Amino acid sequence: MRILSSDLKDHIGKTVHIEGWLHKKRLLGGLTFINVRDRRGLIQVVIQDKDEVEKLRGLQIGTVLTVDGKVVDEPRAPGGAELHDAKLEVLVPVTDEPPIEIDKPLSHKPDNLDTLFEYRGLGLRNLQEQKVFKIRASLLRNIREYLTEHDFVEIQTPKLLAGATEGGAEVFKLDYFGQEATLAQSPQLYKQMLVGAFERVFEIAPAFRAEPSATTRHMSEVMMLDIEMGFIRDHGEVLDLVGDMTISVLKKVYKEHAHDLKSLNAPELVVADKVPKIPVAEIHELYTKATGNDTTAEKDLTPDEERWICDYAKKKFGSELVYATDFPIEAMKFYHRVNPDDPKTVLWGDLLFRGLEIATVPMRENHHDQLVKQMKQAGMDVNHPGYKYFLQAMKYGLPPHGGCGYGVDRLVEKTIGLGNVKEATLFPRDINRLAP
RNA sequence: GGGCUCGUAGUGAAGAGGCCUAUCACGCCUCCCUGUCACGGAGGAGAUCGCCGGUUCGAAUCCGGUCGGGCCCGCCA
Repeated sequence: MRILSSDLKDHIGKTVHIEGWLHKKRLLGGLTFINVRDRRGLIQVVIQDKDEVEKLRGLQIGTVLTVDGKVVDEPRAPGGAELHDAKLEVLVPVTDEPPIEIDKPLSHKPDNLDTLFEYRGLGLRNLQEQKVFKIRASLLRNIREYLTEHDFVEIQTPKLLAGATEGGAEVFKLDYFGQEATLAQSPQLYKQMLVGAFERVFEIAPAFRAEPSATTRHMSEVMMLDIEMGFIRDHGEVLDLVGDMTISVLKKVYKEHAHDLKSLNAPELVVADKVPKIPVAEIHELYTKATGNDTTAEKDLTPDEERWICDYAKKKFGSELVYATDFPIEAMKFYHRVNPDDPKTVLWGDLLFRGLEIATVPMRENHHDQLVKQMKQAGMDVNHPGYKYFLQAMKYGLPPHGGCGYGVDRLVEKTIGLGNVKEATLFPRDINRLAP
């Protein structure tokens, strides 16, 4: 039976069987140390028998092997135990020298990101690199748990669509049996339809954007967390749900992965009980006053303002999370809800974390006739198959609702303190990269 | 789409007109080494300096083009 690296200490004195990859060799003459990597970590094996050492001659790191040996309590060994009297069996010999050093993390310097992704499959064999994606998995698991506890149903909606969904981002077009189809840039209209059935839904799925953006925060395929909840009285309820969820998930992940986050040089987490909310107009004023760059005429926040307001919120409110709220009506999308108390603004907040927008959290217009009016004002065809079924759901009763589009990759990036959203993605897609 | 930058062994870097027959580290190969864990020591292989053209007595180095990256802005969320 195979024993995993993490369980080695439970078998001291016994002969066990391990399986994994050759991760590191250190030949000291009559004594050889090798590290074998499995899914949990590393096991040190000590080999004295010359015939056993010879089995590894000419074989490179990455060779798949099994080792039978006696577990010895050894304070000098990493992890406090190691294997002696080893008998090796090579399952998959690797003779070609790997193009990168598995035991050494690849550079994450911007200039070297191309190499990082060129050898992604191999680079992920590095234990340090793996931590990024274990933390990502943990963030997602905690998000799912939080939303499930709050009575949300996880849904999956189609990514092949008959038309544009939001009318915002550029869409990828493709041939669908002779008909033109698009790749979903968001599950927006579907999740709203499903509020009519489940009240509370969420989806974690890719979204595709054909924008020619070449920045550290954009990709053409992104992982979106979409949440939508019905029967909310005011915008603050959605803002708080998404904000509270983020605080709770970050706290748990920072606790669970304290050691890994530290080794990745992640910043200390600074969050308050609630995410502070600041209206966009006020941010423009504060920023203009502080920097002298006049942004008061901007409809959205500039990237520099996003960074600035996050610093401000951290100092003033002790929170690395902050909401920019009350976006001006010039920036609104057709399905947004205009603020009834201030028709110049939209019930829409953006969640910012460590200088970057990670989620957009608006209320939706849920009255059929008003929505049709907004669509016609935007010059949209209400009979288009991409909108017809959405309007159908709206016509037969959707409660007041709101939700968010939340960038999972950006959350992972900022949680760890990486410099580029692509570093938080296993196989990123951008304007230059379609493989691996 | 606009601007700015960078391409040197497998990987990461140095060299910025002649000192380059291109330097260093890691990796790789051979040998030595019984407690390594960034093992150590001795030796070795590996680069027509992204590509094309130009300037010059002379180009990795300067100029133009081209291809491939990166960063910022815009677009976008």
